[in-house]
Amino acid sequence: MDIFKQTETDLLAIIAEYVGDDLRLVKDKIKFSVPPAKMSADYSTNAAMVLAKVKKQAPPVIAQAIASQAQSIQYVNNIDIVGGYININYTKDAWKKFLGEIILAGDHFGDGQPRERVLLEFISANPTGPLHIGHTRGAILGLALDKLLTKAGYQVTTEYYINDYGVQIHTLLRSIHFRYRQACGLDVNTPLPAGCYPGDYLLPLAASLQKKYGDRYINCPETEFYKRFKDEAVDAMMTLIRQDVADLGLTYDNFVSETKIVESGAIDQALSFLAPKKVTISDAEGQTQEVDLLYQGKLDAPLGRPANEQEQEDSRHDTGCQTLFRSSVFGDDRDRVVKRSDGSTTYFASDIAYHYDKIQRGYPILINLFGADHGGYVKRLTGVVRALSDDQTRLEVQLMQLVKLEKNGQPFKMSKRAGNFVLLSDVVKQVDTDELKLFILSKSADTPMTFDLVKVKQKSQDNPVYYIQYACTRTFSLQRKYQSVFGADYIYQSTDWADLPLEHPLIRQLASKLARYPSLIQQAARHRAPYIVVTYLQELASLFHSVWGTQLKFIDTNNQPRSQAMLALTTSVQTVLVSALACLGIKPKQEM
RNA sequence: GCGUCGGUAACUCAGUUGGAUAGAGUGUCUGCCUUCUAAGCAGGAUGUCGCGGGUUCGAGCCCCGCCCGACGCACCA
Repeated sequence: MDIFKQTETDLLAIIAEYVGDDLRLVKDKIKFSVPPAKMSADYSTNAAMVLAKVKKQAPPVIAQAIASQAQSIQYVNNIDIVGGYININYTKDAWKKFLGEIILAGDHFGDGQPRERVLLEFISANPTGPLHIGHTRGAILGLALDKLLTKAGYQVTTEYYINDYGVQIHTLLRSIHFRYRQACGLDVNTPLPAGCYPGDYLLPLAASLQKKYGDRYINCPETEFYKRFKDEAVDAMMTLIRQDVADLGLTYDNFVSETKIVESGAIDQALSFLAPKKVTISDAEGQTQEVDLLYQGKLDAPLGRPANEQEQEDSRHDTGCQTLFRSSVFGDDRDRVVKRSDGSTTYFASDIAYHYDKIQRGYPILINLFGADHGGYVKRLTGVVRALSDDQTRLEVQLMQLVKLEKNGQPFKMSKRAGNFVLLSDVVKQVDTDELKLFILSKSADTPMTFDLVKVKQKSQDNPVYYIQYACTRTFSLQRKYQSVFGADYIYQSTDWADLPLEHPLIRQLASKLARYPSLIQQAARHRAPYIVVTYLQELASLFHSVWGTQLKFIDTNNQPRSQAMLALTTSVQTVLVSALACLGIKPKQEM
């Protein structure tokens, strides 16, 4: 049961009877909320203010009329009218019944009704090496979104798109070949060739190739080496990546290979689906015309900067028979190439095929988590998903601001050449992953973050993790204490609530905060925003710590009924703390 | 030049439903450990919500213009 939801339903029924048909004019503006603590009311609505216009009466008059009806609702104790607000107080029995239901529901308290299937794609880093620190935010946010949306009722599938097709894989194989030759004793003092990937992570793979094949492939031509070892190389890199995400407590439902998409002919299928489609555009004079969504043409020079030499060169050779997607009708700066004039397909074409595949797998909602540096890609991709699904599938791209790195307050730039590359696994080794998660999740994805490589290892006060986990450990320690005082484990019984001091404002606020949880989960899920859960956790922890600091003792050796009531409250707080932490992919601590 | 995201206390950020006196943490000042773990609690101080207009009974939130910052702007991935 959701006590607030129940109130909304009951009050809306009373209001509907009172206003009649005019209600639909203003129904969206009627809001319900928990009033500020100083108002000492449990729940409140602005309905009277909103209805003032349609009823042509002063808000207090309307409020009075609604209140007199609502007074008879069984769980309502009293109603105050303050300004235009209608403020409701519940009976103590209603609160006790509700708090008991939290404990009975346990892990399922706050679960949403079943909702749509969602395909959540995140990280999808090139399989050319282990994840680095720049991927941390995406990994942690993706994990939390999975948990949060699942809690809210969505059926979530997580997916990693393996970009195993393109020049970066050639570079990878070239790098491996070089390392393999070194493993065979060649080029040992030769510096790494330009463009090759540095880092030690290729050495084990090179060594194992040497062990398996000796020096058989030392002079193997690049293309042949590529064909022979590409799959093995990508598998090895994906093993590293899987390990990295596993260290954060994350496993994916699916891994989808770009190569497989391309080789299956899916690009041509998707393009032939788009080929007959027309869109309406209007020219400068406001004349509209129907044009093809895909067309043959030639893309103009880059916008906003002069073309470089390579681009001028490419442009001269271009015969003007590129295949273009008219992404400009979807708000993109310009149309985008899907097939070059030599017939080869672009990365965007692979992505079209990949998203066509997602649509055909029957997901009405696709969520992609991108770094802010991919912001320019959003419009063409959302546009093509609309076209591919005839507007039936919604692609949401959640952009994350990049994490700025610092070392002791000084900006820190990662550079492949300088070798100061910070791997995700290095960070995970040095900090508690739950601390890292809560730190990352405590801010909106839209907020740029600074990550200090030195300070993160120190126990920092601005990390909310200690505050929240401390509240959690206190709930567990109370249960242990109860056991040591009364000689038996605390086991909840519905009669335990009898002596709960609900007249105390802090206890009332705590109950109210717990009651807010189900709608909070929906709100956070709707906004795809785990940080909303973190904010809530801090508020809940704060209230619990406040109660701890009052004269109200949780455990009173001389008063077992009172202790049972306080332990019941503690258990309901613990239920919600544990549940909310689980929505973030974080485990509760039982002891600090 | 265009696009996306930001600008709220000294600092880091909430304020995602337009609603009650704009909040929290950090830092700072004052109290609280013989008592359920003080990684905590209680109290004080701290604001031109970037600037200017508009809509509204009511704007930090919505609309328009401007300023500042981050990121991105061929067919790379």
